[in-house]
Amino acid sequence: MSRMGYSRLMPVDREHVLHAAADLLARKATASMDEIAKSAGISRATLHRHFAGRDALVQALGVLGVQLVEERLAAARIDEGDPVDAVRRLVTEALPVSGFLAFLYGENQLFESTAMNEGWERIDEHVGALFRRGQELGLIRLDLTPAWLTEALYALIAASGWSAQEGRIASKDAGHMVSELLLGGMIRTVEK
Amino acid sequence: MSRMGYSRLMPVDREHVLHAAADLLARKATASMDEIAKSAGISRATLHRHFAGRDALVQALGVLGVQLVEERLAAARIDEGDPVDAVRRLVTEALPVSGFLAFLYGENQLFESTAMNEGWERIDEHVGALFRRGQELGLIRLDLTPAWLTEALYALIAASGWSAQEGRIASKDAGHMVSELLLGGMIRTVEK
DNA sequence: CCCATACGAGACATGAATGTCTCACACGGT
DNA sequence: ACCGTGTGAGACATTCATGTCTCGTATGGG
Repeated sequence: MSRMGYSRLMPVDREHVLHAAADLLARKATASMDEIAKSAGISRATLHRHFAGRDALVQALGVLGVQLVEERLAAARIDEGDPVDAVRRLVTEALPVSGFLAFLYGENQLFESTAMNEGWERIDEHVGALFRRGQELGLIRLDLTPAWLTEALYALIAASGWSAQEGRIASKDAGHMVSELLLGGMIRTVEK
Repeated sequence: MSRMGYSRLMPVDREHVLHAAADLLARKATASMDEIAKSAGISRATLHRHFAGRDALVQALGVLGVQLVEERLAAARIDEGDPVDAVRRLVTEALPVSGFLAFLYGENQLFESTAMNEGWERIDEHVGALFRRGQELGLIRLDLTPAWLTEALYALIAASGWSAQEGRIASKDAGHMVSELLLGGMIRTVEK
């Protein structure tokens, strides 16, 4: 069967390339195909063999990004249990895909693709519902809207990814930095 | 004196154009010169009359951005008084230039210009010192590093700018959303 | 050991953005 | 009313990323 040899090696490469591309494009949207290829450790020709063109690459990036984030979202089970713990789980789950999240967050105004926006809005809605639930339970401040908390979550995760990449914070501390700041703020309190 | 007529009108236009360019490029780094010109309400020819090319435009954007942010930083007098109040003042002052801040923050890895990085590091150091001072006074948590708090501040201000631009939060609430989340976090507390 | 498959390197054409130019016009001051 | 200055519109040439191609090579399975 000629199909087998083809389906065995392609997926791993594809995902690795897209991961590298997301990390690069999140912080340098003007990167050329050549730079993207180099960042993934492959040649430009091979990059074109896997993705018809830049548009196709960005499209695949968006699709995989939405898929990965939704997987992490599901794994974090944010609808269950204490919302505060749920936020911690969500941050922990989302950190490994911070590159994709930063890309989706920063470049989503670039998408007129309805399929992409649907996925992103589904994620938005899911995360926003967590904060709304926390507010209804009296655990989260009411003066900060769910929409804003959602945006802040994305922004902080993206920021932590960049900071870790540049060595400004330790990678192992990233989760703590994001969730603690988001949850408790920076003011020192007595009960902590 | 032929110089007078030239120095009277140029500065206002320049700043207005750069402001529009910052707002646009912060969320769409791939914008063409034509799009930038249109967003500033001028023609591409005029844009080229003021800035030799795209590089020169970006350079001027960086210089003005650093200058504006340093002005706001000075106006906020963050070295004086209660660090917590200083953070509030800083956020209030910085919000009007959130477009520039988002541009500088998001695209600073794009700069190899030493002059630019010097200015940006000066800002970084100044803001970081505020958080360090707050920690020494026992007002700010010690498990969140000044470098991270600085990054988080930029990220949240940028996020608030985009959110306001897209109508996800009200512009008048932006300052409150940023400073309250940054300072106190999202968890509802008894003393608030 | 051989063959298939994917890859890297590089040449090449294409197209879009860029940068430069000219010309006509609107406006503001004299 | 006139003239100077700055502008918009548009016609170019040029540069550069992009997309497609070929060829030589390495690797891995049969």
